[in-house]
Formats: sequence, C-alpha cells, structure tokens
Amino acid sequence: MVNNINIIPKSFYQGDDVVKIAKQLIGKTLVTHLDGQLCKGKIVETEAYRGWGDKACHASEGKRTPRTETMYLAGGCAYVYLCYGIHHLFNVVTNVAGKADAVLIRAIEPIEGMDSMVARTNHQTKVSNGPGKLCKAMGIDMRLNKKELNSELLWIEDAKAVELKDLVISTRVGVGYAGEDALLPWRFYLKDNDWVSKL
DNA sequence: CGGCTGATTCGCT
DNA sequence: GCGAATCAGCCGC
Repeated sequence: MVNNINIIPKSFYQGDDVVKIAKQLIGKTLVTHLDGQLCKGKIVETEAYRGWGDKACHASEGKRTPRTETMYLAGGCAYVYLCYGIHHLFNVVTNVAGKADAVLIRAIEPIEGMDSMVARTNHQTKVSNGPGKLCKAMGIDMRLNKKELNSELLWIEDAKAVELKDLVISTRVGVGYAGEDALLPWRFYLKDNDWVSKL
C-alpha cells in the first residue's frame, strides 16, 4: 500500500495548474481500503475548481469557511464535503498550501471490489457513474476529509496516460450560479465510456 | 432565526 | 420531468 511504488507522489498534486492536473488524473486508479474492503476504480471524469478567478469554487476569491479550510492545505489530500445535505463529494486538493485549488472526481469505472460497491449502493451495475454515487460505492465520507492520498485508507495509483483523442472537454456540471465562469471548459471525461455521468 | 440555494440522486407522477 | 431529502453557508429580519 504505502510502499507501492505505483502510488502517485505528492509532488504531482502540488503543481500550479489545476486544469492540467484534472486532465492528467483521467485514467488513474482511485483506491480505497475502508471497513476491510478494497475497492479500485479508473477515474473517467473530473472537473477543475480554482480558488482564484473561479466563482464556481467554494473557496472562490479566498473565501474561508470551516468547510473550505481543507482546500487551502497543500496538494495531495482529500477534500470531502456534503452536498444537498445527503451526498458526499470527493475532491483532490492541488497546488501549494494557501492556494485553494481542487479536482472533483465525478465518475469512476470499477476495477476491483464490485461486490462491496453493489452492497454499499444497492445498485446492481451503475454504482459509480456520478460524484455522489462513487463516494457511496467506495465508502468515502467525512472521515476522509483532509486525509493524505497516500494513507492506508485511500490513495491514487499511476496508470498509462490516456490518448488525447479519447479525452473530451466540456463545461462543468451544475455550476450555473457561477455566471460567466460556468462556461469555463474545465470538465474532462473519457470518450464513449459507459461510466461517465449524465449519459 | 427563517428562508433560500446548492459541484446530487432517487422515486413517483 | 418534478420534488424530496436535509446540511453548510449566506442574507435579511
């Protein structure tokens, strides 16, 4: 686990360009080891959120609340928050400490632990084709907020980079409140992948 | 404090 | 296709 050389190094997350990191995370393997259950999934959909110059970000223009404090941590940890009071959403914090950038993981393609995901979600097949659903399937909740992505509970493994022709770029989902920033092309997903949300 | 809105999903009409 | 579930954050009373 923590000794797995395939785990993405912390330096990967601390780059200054959250949009680039969001693209690079497509195809990587998200792993959780919670409640004694190992679950793996290929990241097939992400969105970038930037602390400065992006009104869609919770920490837009330096806003600080108890919830957004996580995003100001150094890149390489998890930002988990509750949406609509019901669903957990999982983000990867990027950039250096003090810069509130993050990548929302919106969908994964199950690789291992499908039985656990089915049991957690009560779905037979589409257990992780959305940001709230994948958290439920992987067992992600508030206990993982601020946790490093190289812990015993949660990490991301490197994988072959996806080909550019398979990467689709679009606007982000559900951020209409952000005005012109809602038009930023900061959502990325794998072309023709059955697990991408909102098919 | 009440009311509204949201990086969503599910179930019923 | 619409509304409920139900919490953090914000704004007005």
